[in-house]
Amino acid sequence: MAVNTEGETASMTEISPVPPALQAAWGMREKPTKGPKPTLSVDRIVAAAIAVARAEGYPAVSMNRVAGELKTSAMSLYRYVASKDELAVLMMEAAAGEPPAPRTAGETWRAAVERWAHAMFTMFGDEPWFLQVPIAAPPATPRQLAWMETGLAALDGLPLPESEKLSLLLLVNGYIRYEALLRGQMTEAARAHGRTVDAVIAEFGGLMRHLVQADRFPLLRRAIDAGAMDTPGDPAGGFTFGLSRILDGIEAFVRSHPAP
Amino acid sequence: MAVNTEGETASMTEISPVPPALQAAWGMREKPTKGPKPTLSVDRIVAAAIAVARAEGYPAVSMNRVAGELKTSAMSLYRYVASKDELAVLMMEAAAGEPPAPRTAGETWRAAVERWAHAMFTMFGDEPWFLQVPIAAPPATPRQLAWMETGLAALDGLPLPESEKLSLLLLVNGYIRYEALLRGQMTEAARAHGRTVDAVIAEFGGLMRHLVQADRFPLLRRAIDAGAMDTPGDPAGGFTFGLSRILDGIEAFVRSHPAP
DNA sequence: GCAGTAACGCGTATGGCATACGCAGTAAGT
DNA sequence: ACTTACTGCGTATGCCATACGCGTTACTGC
Repeated sequence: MAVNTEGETASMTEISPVPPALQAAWGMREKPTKGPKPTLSVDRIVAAAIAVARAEGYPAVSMNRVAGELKTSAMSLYRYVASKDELAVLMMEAAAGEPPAPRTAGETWRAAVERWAHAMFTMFGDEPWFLQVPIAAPPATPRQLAWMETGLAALDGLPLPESEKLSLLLLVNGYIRYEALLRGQMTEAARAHGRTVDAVIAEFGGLMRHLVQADRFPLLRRAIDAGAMDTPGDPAGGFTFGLSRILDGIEAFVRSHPAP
Repeated sequence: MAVNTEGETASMTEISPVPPALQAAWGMREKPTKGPKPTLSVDRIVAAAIAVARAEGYPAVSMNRVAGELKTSAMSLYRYVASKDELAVLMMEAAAGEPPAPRTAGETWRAAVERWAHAMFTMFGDEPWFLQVPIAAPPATPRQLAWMETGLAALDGLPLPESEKLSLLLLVNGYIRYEALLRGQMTEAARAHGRTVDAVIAEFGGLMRHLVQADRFPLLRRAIDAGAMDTPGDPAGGFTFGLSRILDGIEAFVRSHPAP
């Protein structure tokens, strides 16, 4: 749960343009020495909030709810956390796992990116509330950057400009998030209605079969009749398929570049 | 603003498993004949809500706000719209433009998909509030399906299973949404702080330069120093780059398939 | 050891939100 | 003319994030 590794605060506590929530995530908050002993701690609050999110989804996380979980009042939390948005950032930072091991010597870039992507996809699967958090800005937290760094390591040595590597990584990242989002919506719907995920998927398939009339959407109808909506329980099958296409695309791009 | 083309209601008003919001979007609501004349209409409400969203973003759209815009009370709206979620679906359905023209005879599938993708990206750029709407389920509205149908048309004739074409389209779709989302966040931040988009991008670049220390994130640092954060005003440049990678990937996949 | 002060817990209050409920009035069908 | 279905909409409920202020506590400089 402890996110910061200490030590980077020293050179950074200048007059910085770092937004408050990010300051908290980077451990840039000076701890007070005076005053009464705090009975709570940021970590305990964040842990409680994560527990609620895991059990009931992010919408269930309210200051009142989290406070209740800690047997205190909502306003007490504000002594530790500046706002709910800040809490959300800290939650994500704490719940995001470490990135996977960086690329090893004998590993191809493609295998490394694949590993990286699957690790991220699994993380989103483990913490489905992640993608329910409304984000207003690209959060530059330590863990986020660590994931990006590991991703860059997977592409290290390729004869590409560094900025393009970052673009490629963002491309993969976007795909992962979107795919995980769709999957999370299904999971959420299943929980909300007390059905299984398979049942929800089947239901959606039925809905599509019902709405997609051949005269108005002939090609869609054909795809559905060909079984596009019957994915019997393959959990990550669609994900791997799409990922392979993207990696193919990157491979083609790399090949088209002259080695320096 | 009028979404439905009439005529499909007949065979569909059976005991259907169609969710309420979708029923509204598909025009499956029977209009009452008795009672006083309505002073409002769904279309007027949706139009007012869209106007608010366009001017101040989706979070500004509240039942009270929309009602105020129409000089009536919040509860009046519920005579026309079952819930705010339903209103959101109707807003998106009304504001989503028609999909681009389907693939013409001489056009390659790649050019057609590119056209389709750019049209969708432009649409998200024109209606940035779209991506601020929290969606809980994949909405199967007429316009959504129409876009998908046009997308399938772009891939028509390729020697692939129909279900795989749909997967590929979803892949492109996800990329477009994610890229538009990032762009929309920047635009939103710019409006919120009264700065220009370029200023916000520059600010974010400065933040990254500040946070990304070479000892902890050497590769990221290298990418930043190589200019990854200085994209001086190229609005859709990054989008086109990523899209080309995905299309490369699809092309490789198509080539690897035996023609039947 | 004592004053000053900063941080503590937290009650209360504000303003916003979606929406359930019910009532009084209106218009069409009988 | 009378029933019935629908209208607009006031009022109320129960959430939400959070601003403010008060009494209390414990560290710091004298």
